[in-house]
Amino acid sequence: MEVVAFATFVNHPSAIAALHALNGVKFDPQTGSTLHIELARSNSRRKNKPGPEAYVVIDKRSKARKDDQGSSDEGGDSENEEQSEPDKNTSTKSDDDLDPDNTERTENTVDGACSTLFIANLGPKCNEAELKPVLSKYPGFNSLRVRNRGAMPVAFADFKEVEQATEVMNALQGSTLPSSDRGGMHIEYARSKTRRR
DNA sequence: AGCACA
Repeated sequence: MEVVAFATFVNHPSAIAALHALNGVKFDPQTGSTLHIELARSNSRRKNKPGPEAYVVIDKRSKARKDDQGSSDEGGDSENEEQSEPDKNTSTKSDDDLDPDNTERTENTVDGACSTLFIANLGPKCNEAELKPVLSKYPGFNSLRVRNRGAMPVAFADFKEVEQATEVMNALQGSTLPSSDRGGMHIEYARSKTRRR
């Protein structure tokens, strides 16, 4: 089954950067599925975004490419289209809108993304020796630190670029290790004090 | 849900 997603970024350059970074990435090692990314047509002309935050809409309908362009409704699929427009406050300025011309804020403004990953839901006996070979296979790998204080271990994996961290997160999200006993590992971007204005 | 080292 295929899934189609629409991702909106703060500005156009950010979307281009994400496109180049993630296009063709093998996100499911099991099946070898790769990401196919292109610019959405309806957005290519937009110059201004309603909100400062990025958002993603996932359309769970399968991408049935069997010449059914005429049929407007797929039977049995109780999916409604909730496309775009998270907020209709085009005229209402949010109080934290302190940077109107933020066209150069292309950096890591996308939802707290950073080059360090926080890895949780590891097995009790998981350690650096087990994790490092897995993570170091991926490009841009910098360092790994496993913290085992008390309950379950958590790990921090740092990569050179945010895009590389993102690829690893997508590739390994939910995957299990030999030591896993509580299901697949849970990976997020690491929190840092210097994020979120 | 669980976020450390510099």
